[in-house]
Amino acid sequence: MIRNGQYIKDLFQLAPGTKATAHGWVKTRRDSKGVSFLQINDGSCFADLQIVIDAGVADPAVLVQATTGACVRVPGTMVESLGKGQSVELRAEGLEVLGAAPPETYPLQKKRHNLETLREFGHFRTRSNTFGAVFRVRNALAFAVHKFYQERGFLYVHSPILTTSDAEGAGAMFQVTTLDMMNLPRDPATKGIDFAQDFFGRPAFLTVSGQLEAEIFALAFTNCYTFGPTFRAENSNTPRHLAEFWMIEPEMAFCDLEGNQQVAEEFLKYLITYVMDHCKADLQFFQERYEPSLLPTLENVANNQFAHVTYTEAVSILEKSGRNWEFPVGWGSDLQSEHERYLTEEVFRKPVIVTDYPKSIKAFYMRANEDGRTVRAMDVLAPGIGEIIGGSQREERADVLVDRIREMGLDEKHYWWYLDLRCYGSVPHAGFGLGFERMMMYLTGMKNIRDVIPFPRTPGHADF
RNA sequence: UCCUCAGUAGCUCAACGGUAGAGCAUUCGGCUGUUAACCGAAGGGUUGUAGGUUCGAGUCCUACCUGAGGAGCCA
Repeated sequence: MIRNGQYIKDLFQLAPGTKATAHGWVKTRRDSKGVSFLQINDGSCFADLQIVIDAGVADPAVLVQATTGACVRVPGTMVESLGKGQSVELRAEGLEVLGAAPPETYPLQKKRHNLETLREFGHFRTRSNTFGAVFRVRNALAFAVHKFYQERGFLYVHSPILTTSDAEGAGAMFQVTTLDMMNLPRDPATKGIDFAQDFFGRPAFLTVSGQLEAEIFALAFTNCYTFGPTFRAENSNTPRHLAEFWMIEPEMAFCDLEGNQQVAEEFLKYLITYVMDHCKADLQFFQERYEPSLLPTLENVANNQFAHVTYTEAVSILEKSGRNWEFPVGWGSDLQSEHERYLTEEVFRKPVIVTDYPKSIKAFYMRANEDGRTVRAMDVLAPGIGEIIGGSQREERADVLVDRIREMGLDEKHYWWYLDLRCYGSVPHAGFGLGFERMMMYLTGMKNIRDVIPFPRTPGHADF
């Protein structure tokens, strides 16, 4: 295996004259009369390693197999480059093609492909410049998430993927069953499907949120967070939605909506700063190729206060804008995409935290305000992305929560343990959910969420 | 799910209703250090599918399939 010191990113650090063996996949080969140039990459860094192969060093029959996509091992010596474009290169002293990639059939070429085409080759797109950069940033971002919370004493909790709670209210769920779909057992009384015979003895689903379980942990470990996959069976066909995505959900006891906003802002800034510090070359590439204003935007967000506005104030701004909205603005109706865009992209030109929404458009568990008509909800809206964070202070008063559950027409029996938390050792607490891929989009400037997750799942698509 | 746009060579794209082309890739040849290398030549197509209009359809019409964008749902 390849160990530290042997990755291509390490070879770039070696002093000229040092012996080294490079391993990787060929990006391109250029031949001249007496010399060939091989450009290879092993995913360890954005830059490709240039390998110089003088005539006679490699068996010509082997050299012709070193085409785009082939896997090679090249022993040699690191030298200062005679050419422009790289400071050091590897002077080959041999060449092994471990796995050829016949160019007649290998789908990727040493030229630019569009993202839709690349998506069809999910098993090879990882070798492209773009997806190399995407997944290095994703790796760094995931690490930064843990680093942020671990540095602040938050407990990492694994919330369940399978759930029998069909009342989380965050969207359509995927049902999970071991019943024979061709021969479903029936309940003789109701004629319905007899889920008593299913694996869990009742209907089960993939989770749409770990929040309710995270609250259990916050009320024992003070501060905690989840970071795992989440599933929504919505028939959403947009560049911002996936059926399977990753979400980070911190939950804090002894915390109100103000504290919640502070954590959210500190968190986003920390993630941006971490990735800018650790993935410079990758971000540079995204700026050159995908989003010309990427780095200035990220720096601006990392170094400035987010805008804060209540829902009521936001509605007022929208009403005074003089715009002809496709969807009318009015207190009580939810903000539409066009409204969010106007606020983030035109009014504030940076992330905006909107708080205190009407209770009628928010979930039952959000804490009621004294005015009787709004709740302590917050959405963080980002330019170009829309809602990147959704969260709230939770209703910690048992009697108020029961009223809300009934008011929304829900069955309080389903929430027995959630209500118990309010009856025994309750405390004001708050939390939010950050869509990991939405954050990836913001950091990379990639415009389609299917291009920032390794294997996207969307309606009609679950390849690889 | 609704609305809009698109589908032509392996890839990126041209082609007024009138003989389907180019660049790159591929194959062959050339070139003493290249940077999406360069120069020359060759091969490569049932124009997404099925119907229809027309003397004639890549082009117009209908349906379907696939993809993208916008909307809703949300993270």
